[in-house]
Amino acid sequence: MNTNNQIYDHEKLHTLRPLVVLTGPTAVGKTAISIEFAKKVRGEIISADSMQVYKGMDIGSAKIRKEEMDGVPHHLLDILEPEEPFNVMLFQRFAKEAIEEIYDRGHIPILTGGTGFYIQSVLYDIAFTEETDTSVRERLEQEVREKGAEYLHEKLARIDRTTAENIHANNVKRVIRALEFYELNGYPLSEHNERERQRKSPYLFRYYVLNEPREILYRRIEARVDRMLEEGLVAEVEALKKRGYTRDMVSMQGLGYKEILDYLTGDCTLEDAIGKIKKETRHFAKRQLTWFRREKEVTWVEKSNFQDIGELIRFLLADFDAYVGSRLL
RNA sequence: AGGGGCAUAGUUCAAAGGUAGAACAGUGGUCUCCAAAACCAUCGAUGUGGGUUCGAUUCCUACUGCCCCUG
Repeated sequence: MNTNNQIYDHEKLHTLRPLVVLTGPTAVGKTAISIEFAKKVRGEIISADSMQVYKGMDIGSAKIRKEEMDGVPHHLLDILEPEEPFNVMLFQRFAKEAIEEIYDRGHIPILTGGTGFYIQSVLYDIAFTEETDTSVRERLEQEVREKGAEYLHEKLARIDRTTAENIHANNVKRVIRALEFYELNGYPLSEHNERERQRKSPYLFRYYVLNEPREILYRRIEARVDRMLEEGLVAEVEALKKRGYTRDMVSMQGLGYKEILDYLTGDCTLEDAIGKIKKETRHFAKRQLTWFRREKEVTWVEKSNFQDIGELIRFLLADFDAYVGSRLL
């Protein structure tokens, strides 16, 4: 039985603002669990994923297929062309819109996906300053090329000592962002960050992090990469390449895409590319876990503590009911 | 079986008669508009037994294992 046709009280939803976050490292099995869970709690899924927003990038981003959705509405999939840029601020804007619509429909939003930064931006409603001027960044990028990373870092230290101490000089991307922030907003980034860090979430949320033993996760990652190849990852990337998409686009920096692109350009063998995808996906999963460990207020869900998916879902439902569901009735 | 070669970190490779370096992997971490990105830190090794020597992982030797050639 699909419970999605039932709804909660709109008023209550807009006041209590329930929100479920279902995340975990790549390949841990978020998708299947999110569907089962969503069906049970009358949920709609918002994808918190920086690559699945792009059309034509299905295999490499492990995007859920229509037939797998089982009637559960999904948001933020296939909303952009690969040449369009995407970032946290845009994600936050789209996700917030989706959340309000979901409340209007009497349903519960479920944020599912592996991009911890994106989840944080919505969960704590981080304020991003409106910046449209890209010339500053371009100028700074030119400056690093000419004068080097140390120079920029020292420049940052002069205007924002705290941020400079926090960012290693080699991390050019961040140093530039901090300088850009100062120039565009007139006050140091550290001040802004300090303020935003105090934020309390506007949501009544439960933040579940799915996990499993590292060895198992790594094996699943490698098996999944092999499956992507079988499903036609190379052809998918080839099609994108034919349409003129290149490495400097945000979309083409996705795992699996940049490596296959290198292969198609003749920069490496297919075997090398595959090995690299596996390796970098493992690294990625590790970074994701580091992020979630640091995130407060999360509930870790170890898959190996459960007999099967069914038992895991029952645990999630009981937990959700105790903290959220009971208050919606 | 005979001859030769090689045994150094999980892997690939350095170095050296005075207590071994690196890359990659592994592990930990940073992150407030490129985050599937960018960046930082760190664990870890001389196959085994003798001998020479003040001192060996390095030289000699036996063993073990691997590789090549011959049969």
